[in-house]
Formats: sequence, C-alpha cells, structure tokens
Amino acid sequence: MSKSRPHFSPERFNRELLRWFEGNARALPWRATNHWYPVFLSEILLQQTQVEQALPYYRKLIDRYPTVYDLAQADEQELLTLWAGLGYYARARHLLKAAGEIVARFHGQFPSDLKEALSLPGIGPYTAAAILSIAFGQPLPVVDGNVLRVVTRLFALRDDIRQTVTKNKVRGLLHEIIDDKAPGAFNEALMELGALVCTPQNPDCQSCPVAGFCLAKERGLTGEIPFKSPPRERRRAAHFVLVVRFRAKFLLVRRDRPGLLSGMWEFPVLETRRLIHSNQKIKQHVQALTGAAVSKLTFGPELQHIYSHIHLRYQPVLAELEQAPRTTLTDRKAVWCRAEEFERYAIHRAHHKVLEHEETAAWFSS
DNA sequence: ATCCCGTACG
DNA sequence: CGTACGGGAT
Repeated sequence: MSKSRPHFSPERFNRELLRWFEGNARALPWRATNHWYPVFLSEILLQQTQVEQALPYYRKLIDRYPTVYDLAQADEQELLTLWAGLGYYARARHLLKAAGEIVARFHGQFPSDLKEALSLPGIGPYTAAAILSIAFGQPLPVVDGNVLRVVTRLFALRDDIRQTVTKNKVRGLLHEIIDDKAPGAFNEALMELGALVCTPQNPDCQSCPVAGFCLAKERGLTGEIPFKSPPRERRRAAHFVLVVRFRAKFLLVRRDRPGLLSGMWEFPVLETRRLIHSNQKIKQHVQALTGAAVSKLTFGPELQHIYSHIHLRYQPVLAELEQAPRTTLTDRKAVWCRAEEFERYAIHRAHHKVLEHEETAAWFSS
C-alpha cells in the first residue's frame, strides 16, 4: 500500500478518521450497546435503506422483538405488517428465518465465523462484515454505497461502482487499511463519513477529516467520481386497482410468493395494456372474482409508483357489489374487512397511496 | 426526472 | 455475473 501510494499512510488516515468519528457519530439507537442483536437488526434494516428511513422501523421492531428469541418466534404476517412501507420485503422473511437458525443452529448466539454468518438467510458480504466487525471486533471491511463513494474518491478510481469487480477491488484495498484495533469503528466511521460529508452531490470537503489524503479532491474529480454506469430502463406496467366494496367491507388479497411484493396484501389488480376505461371488462373481472354482480363503478385519479425495475401507472376503481360475494372467508389469501382493520394487514406502499389520496380516501370512510 | 441504498438466485 | 427486488429524497 504505502509503497505504491507514498502519499497515503493507513496509520495517519485511521487516526484522523476515528478522531472525527468520535466527535461526529450520530447517536443512533443501535449504537447504544455492543450487543450483536441490535446491530444485526439494524443492519438488515439498513440494506438499501437510509438511516432516517429505517429509524422508525427499528424502534417498532426492537420494541416488539427485544431479543433474538422473541424474533425467532414472531408471526410472519405480524412482522410483515410492521415492515409494510419499507420495501424489499424479502428482508423481513429472511430476518425471521435467520433468527430461527441463530436459535436452532447457534444456541441463540450470532455465529462469529464468517462462513457460518454468510450461511444465514439475508446475510451477505456487507451485513456479515458489519456485524462481525462492529459486534465481534473482526477486521472485515464493509463495502456499501457510502464506502464505495469514499474510497473511489480517496484513490481517484474511475471504476464502475455498479460492478462486482469494483466492490471486490475496494474490499481488497480496505483490507490493507482497516484498523485491526477498532475495525467496527473504522467501518462505521467510513460509512458515516460517506453519509454526512463525502456525499454524492456537493461533498463538504472543507470539513472532511481526511481531505488531505483524497486524490479526487486534489485533482478536482469529486464530480466525476464515483462513476456509475446508467441504470437499465424500467419496464412499464399499467393496472386497475379494484377497491371492491360490499356493505362497508373491502376485499383484500395476498400476493403469492415468490415474486414482487410476495406475501403482502393489496386490493385485487387487473393488469391492462392501457388505462382506458373498459367498464365491461372490469365488471366481468370483479364478478369472476367475487361471484357477485357490480352495481356501480367509480374511477379515481391515475396514480403512479416507481420501482427500481418497473414504472407502474395505476388507476383505482371503486366497484360496489349489488349482492353478497361468494368469496370464501376461510381462504387465507383473501379477506373481507372494514377500513379500520387495514392497519392489521401488510399493505404495500403503492396500494397504501389509494388509502391516503384525498380523492379516494372518501371511499373508505363510512 | 434522477439520485440513493445489498442480497438471492440462476 | 446479470437480473429481480421497494421506497424515499431532491
């Protein structure tokens, strides 16, 4: 390291970085202890999720499941309900499975061996390194989006941070630099620096504790580094979202797994090529679904929801039944419930917007 | 409209 | 190694 980069001294770098972290670390609830369980829970939540967004969910979850034993015994539907709105719902199911395995295979202790940690569902290279370094003091570098940004700028690397090889390269570099005495603090400090100072746009180099080491700053390249290849175009989709009502009760259905939003509850959906009102088709669909005729259709405003890989446009439609539905109540994938009961179901964000939108919210108030 | 953020699976 | 998988901030 120091031979090929004479300007760079890991010792001095770590000293500046860790001193900055001591004075600037945010007081996050999972930092109040060294126990692995809060670290584990928070790191799963922080996958693809920023701290501010994860915080309220962390509080709900740690409160409901204070130990790994509580989590291992959790009801999956209840966990998904607490998770609803956060996205990447596979995380919640993996979290539950992992807790079960930690109890069953590892006597309630998080495995301190990297291979064993990686064998747990939902634990990949980032999360394993985070937990093992922070809670067990192991010198394993974490490579998340923040770290990629900080390190590529530090060494002026123009590699595409979307690619796996780049992540491995950065991990290799950090392996030479990581502070063996305080690997957890080193990792957290690097991520905190990326989140608070070395930000994607307009990094605050003036207050950066390691600006003196930064080649991107020296060469005026913080605008071009990190380089990230353009994302693939989103597939476009269009749905009618069918709010089926009979006597103040609404039909909810649970999505099959695996697949998008699997295990989550939603209003029945009619996929369509274009959002053209075809009343006949919609009525037929609802009748096939419920075995009851539709007395009235009301069209709500067009809404949209952007996923990483899908651009969804959808239109809520209130379908009122003129006779009692035949849908069986014992079907575990369909339920008729009152609006006040929606909060008991894990309803994903796109359909939750229908409950919130001012034009459609009235459909649910009796 | 464009950016941010890790893991599973084939 | 490429693709599927959500939601929020700016």
